[in-house]
Amino acid sequence: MAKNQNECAARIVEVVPTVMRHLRANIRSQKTLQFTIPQFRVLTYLHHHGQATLSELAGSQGVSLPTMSKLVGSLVQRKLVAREGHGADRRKLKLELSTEGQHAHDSTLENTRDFVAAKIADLTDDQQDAILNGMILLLGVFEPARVKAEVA
Amino acid sequence: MAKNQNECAARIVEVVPTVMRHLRANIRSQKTLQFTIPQFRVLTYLHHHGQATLSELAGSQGVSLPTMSKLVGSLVQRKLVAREGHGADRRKLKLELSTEGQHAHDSTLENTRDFVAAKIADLTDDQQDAILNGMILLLGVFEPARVKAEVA
DNA sequence: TATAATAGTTAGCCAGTCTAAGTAATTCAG
DNA sequence: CTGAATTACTTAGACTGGCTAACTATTATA
Repeated sequence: MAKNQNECAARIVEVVPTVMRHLRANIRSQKTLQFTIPQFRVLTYLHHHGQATLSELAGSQGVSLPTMSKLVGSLVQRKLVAREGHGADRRKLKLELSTEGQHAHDSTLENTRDFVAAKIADLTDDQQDAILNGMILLLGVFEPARVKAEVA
Repeated sequence: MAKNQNECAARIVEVVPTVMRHLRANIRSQKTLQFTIPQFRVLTYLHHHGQATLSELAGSQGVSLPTMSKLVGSLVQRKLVAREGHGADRRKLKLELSTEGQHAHDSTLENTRDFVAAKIADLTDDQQDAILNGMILLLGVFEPARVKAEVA
């Protein structure tokens, strides 16, 4: 076993939840439109994929269908997501960002990215590269399909 | 601004929640004793600090007093944490891990660390070092006090 | 000593998560 | 072509975690 494997694993278990709390607090405290992390992740998925069915969303986020159904329901109520049925397969939903949803996503992403960027502003270029590198490696470890999809 | 600052920030926003979901799924699915992430973090804090007051715990986890009160309440009910009053300052609680709590913490930590270690097992030593390095940098960015405390 | 501040709890709200059970649409086996 | 299985989604009900507001009890202070 690699000498740092356990230490690395322990740090991941320690640090990821810590950073997560800071991100959540930031996203929840934004002035204009407020989201939870799961809500924001749904917007992000739709932003990248254009449209999706409910099952697709639930699968992508690793949650159950009922959970995603409720989550999407709240976004539809807020007019951020359009929910249409009656496509070729009438069991399936077609979910898309509304115009407001796109704006909401963009501004929240920008704010959160700025928040994180400000946090890391004092690091050197090398240190930022190191974090970036670590993040990409981690993504590859936990969701290899997403990294491959980008390279393709 | 450093050239990778925004990209780095964007990746953090993307990857941290992703990894988080995997960790949560693992911790919640453990056979012997099941915890949520917040519960496990409380056990971890008590493991490292021996004892704590409620305010101390709430502060350390960045949650409100009522939230921590409920959380600790559930752990006390499960006999994993001992809650005693009536110290010098009778307003304060003394919270400690019970023997069962210590065992539960240790085995959960080990399982989760193993889960992550297995995930990163296929990476090279250098790649693991890179992730480790990134994690420590991130911790320093979001919670500098904890990194300093370790060095001291 | 009366008032402030501090430590925790309780109540009541909401989001996110699950499982179980239900409906509606589609597919497929006979 | 029809009845059974599968698929897509919703509803119901429970639990945790998060908040604020309002409360009690204790300690500190003016």
